[in-house]
Amino acid sequence: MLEIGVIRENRDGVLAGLSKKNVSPDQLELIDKIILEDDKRKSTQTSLDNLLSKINKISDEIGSLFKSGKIDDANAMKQTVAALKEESRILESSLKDSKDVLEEMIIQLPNLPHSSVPVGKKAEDNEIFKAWDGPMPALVKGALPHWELAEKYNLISFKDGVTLTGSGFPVYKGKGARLQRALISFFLDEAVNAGYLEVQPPLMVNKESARATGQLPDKEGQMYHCEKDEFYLIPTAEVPLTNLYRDTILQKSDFPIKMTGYTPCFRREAGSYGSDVKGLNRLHQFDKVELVRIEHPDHSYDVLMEMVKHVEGLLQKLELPYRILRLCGGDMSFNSALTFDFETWSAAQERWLEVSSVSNFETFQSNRMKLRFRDDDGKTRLAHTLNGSALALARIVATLLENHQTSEGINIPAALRPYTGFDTI
RNA sequence: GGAAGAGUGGCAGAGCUGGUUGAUUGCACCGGUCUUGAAAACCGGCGUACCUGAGAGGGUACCGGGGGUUCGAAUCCCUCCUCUUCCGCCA
Repeated sequence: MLEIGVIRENRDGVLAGLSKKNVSPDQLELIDKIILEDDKRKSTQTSLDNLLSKINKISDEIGSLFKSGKIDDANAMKQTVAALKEESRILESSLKDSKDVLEEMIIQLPNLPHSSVPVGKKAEDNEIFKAWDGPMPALVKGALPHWELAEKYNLISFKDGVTLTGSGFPVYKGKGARLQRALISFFLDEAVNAGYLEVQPPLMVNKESARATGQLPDKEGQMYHCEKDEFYLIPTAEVPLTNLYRDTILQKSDFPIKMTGYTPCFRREAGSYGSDVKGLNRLHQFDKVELVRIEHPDHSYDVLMEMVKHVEGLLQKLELPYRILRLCGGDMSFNSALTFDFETWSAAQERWLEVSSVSNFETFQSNRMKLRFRDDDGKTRLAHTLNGSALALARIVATLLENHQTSEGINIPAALRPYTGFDTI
């Protein structure tokens, strides 16, 4: 959520930023409406405070009158307060209305893009931040896409998943299951070695958590919802990990905060279809190791690059061809100020698959969740939050199987062998 | 799931027969005096958010969340959440 102070003080800058994110003209018009409503909110607050102050004073006087036995005088003053009280009720409800209207408007605005974000509307407009300059995998004749490899080597059963639950819930078996476990352990170990605290959070969160990281109300339809208990299945570990610091005031010495967590992720993926959802490309449940950072605003962009390096290291160790994109304004998520996407080349599918997204949210999430730190001057300021996948399993498994297939079988990258316990599938 | 008790400032812990209580006190923390330095002792400071003001400052709200009673509530009532103990059930 954008800060109201920023909107007020830097109206033109906010408009320019939103334009870069290609928001609709309706949303641009919101800016002036927001400023107007906030003016109203302020003046209502002032009137209400003055009135309440008056009521408080009279109430004190009534107290003293009762004590000194002047019951009649006290009762007379009660009449005065009753009238003021009625007035304050009106102001109170007007103030609440203003706040609700403001919140509803502001929450519709996406985060402002960082100055380095390229102008553009679609995925084609993304900037190739780092292209792949190594050799592309030379696939054997008759190379198969991962869903056929999964069947051929009996690694994954999509059919069994349909029996148990539905499409998008694969069942991993034998070496397929072991590969999952190996990747999770490998990613977690890499993160822990890089100084991240391993966290195992709940897989369901309450409404407040989902709202704080920005999933609600924006992605309501994308989350599985347990209505009876008002819980949401997490779409990413970002939600519980970041919410660990909801409504917190940190000391500067608490930085850096580095957390990692493995969780299954649940996404309804309403509206997806076609080749996008084939095999492991898009699932309702998949495993992911996530990195979350909470940082001082002065350092968050250095941290972002550090995270990019970390993810890059993982892909190198898995011996996968990859490229890094800097997302353009139109392709970025609602919450992000700057996002780097990682894609690996799926030779058998002849397409790039997104396997990681690393973002700086600046104060967009921390403003919602009141995540602050005490700065040198003693004042509280909003911290910056960042996160990135390191990595998402399903698509990594897909490219791993496809790119490392040979006529004899599928080779396991050396870095992973201690975890799998086997060299080939 | 049933019964009882409890949720107060960073922590501990008063207040809870309604009225200078944003809240006693202790610890922690910050500044100062003292000291070669530290400790101890003493003095002072020490919540968050919003409104207002150039600033100094002034005001409002907040004692788990929400609502109610009252001129006035941390204190009374309702409701939800959480914790503790006992009973029941169970991986």
